[in-house]
Amino acid sequence: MNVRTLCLGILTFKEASGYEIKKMVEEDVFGHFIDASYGSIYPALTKMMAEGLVNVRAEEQAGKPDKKVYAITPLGRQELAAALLVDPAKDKFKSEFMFQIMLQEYLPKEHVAQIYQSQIEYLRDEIEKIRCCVDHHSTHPSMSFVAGFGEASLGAGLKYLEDNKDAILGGDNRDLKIVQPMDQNRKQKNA
Amino acid sequence: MNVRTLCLGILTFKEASGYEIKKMVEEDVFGHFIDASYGSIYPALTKMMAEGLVNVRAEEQAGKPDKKVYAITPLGRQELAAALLVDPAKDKFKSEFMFQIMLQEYLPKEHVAQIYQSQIEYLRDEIEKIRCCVDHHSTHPSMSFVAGFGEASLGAGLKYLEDNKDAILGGDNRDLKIVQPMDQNRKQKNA
DNA sequence: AAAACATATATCAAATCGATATATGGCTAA
DNA sequence: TTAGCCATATATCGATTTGATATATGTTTT
Repeated sequence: MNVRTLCLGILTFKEASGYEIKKMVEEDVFGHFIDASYGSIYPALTKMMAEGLVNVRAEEQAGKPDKKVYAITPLGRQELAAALLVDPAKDKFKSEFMFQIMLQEYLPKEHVAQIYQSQIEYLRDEIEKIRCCVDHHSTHPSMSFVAGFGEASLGAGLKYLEDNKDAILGGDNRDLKIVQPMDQNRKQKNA
Repeated sequence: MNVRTLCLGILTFKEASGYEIKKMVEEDVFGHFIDASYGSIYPALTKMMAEGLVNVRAEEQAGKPDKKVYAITPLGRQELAAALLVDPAKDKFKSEFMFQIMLQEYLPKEHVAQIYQSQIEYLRDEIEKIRCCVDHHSTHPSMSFVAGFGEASLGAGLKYLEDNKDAILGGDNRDLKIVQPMDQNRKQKNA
């Protein structure tokens, strides 16, 4: 599934500018299972405009740059329906945090503690955001369903991190740290 | 975090060929939070070879093509440690399935039922795979931790799909009844 | 008054993907 | 039996996508 289909799908819910599509993709319910950058959204909209899948309306705004508000056309809906019929790709979950945890022996203890706590707070924020989304979009049942899924998955992940804090950050830590003897006649090689 | 760091991190656990790294990235515990294709892995290994971050050993195999087994060097470990110190990027979860569910009104009912069932089976498979991984790598505690996280998250997602089957596939799609899971995090809000 | 930030569009080098090419051998169904 | 497919293995390349940056303007914060 490419950025074209992504934009068409979003324009199904409401007409929007490229900027607004990007915001929805990173903040709204969408943000939890799709992603795209300006560098792909703007060219996609321009191209789809030329192909008649969307149309534009320039909107003047007081105190802000003009907005190009895009709306999906019947032809666009046709292409969307065709694109959606393709079997969905496997889910993809990327977490640099988990990669770092897996390689924690290469990181200072305090740093691991810091990123662990940040991750917990990040997950709490995300879950809170989803709950706000559900309130806003409670009219659309599919959105509530999707939001519920995100809440369930992230909630379980958060709980796991909270419950297993000690497993990673446990008090007396392992043999990882090499303690150098206090020898005043010798300069320390390692900081 | 780029493919270089990814490869270095994996080579930390055992020396491997590009082909094996790709397999680990899509099948092993790794597969649940990182990803990379041949098109990025092979060039990364070649370049890191030239920079002295890894070294190669050609391995002849009976009945199979020769294997280039890469191993991380002390210099490679140094670069890895530096790269890991950078704050991890936000988690990224992509699910074309969820996108399709959100736009289910554009899809035939039977097709929605089909992809829904496929998703459930896919999640069951993934969870099963993780459990196998844990058995294999039970020696490495960080791996067990990471695998446990994946199991918790995916498990909650699977349960959600199983519990809310009727909400999406039930006789009348317009009357969605979403079963919210018992959520311990929600309680904290009022506490 | 300066700095930072939000809105808004746009571009582009660099990174990455996804598909394909090449080669070898084992397995298996017509 | 042999043609077709699958697994191992490396490599390349066009197309897509990212991530950073440029430009313009107004508001809010320091």
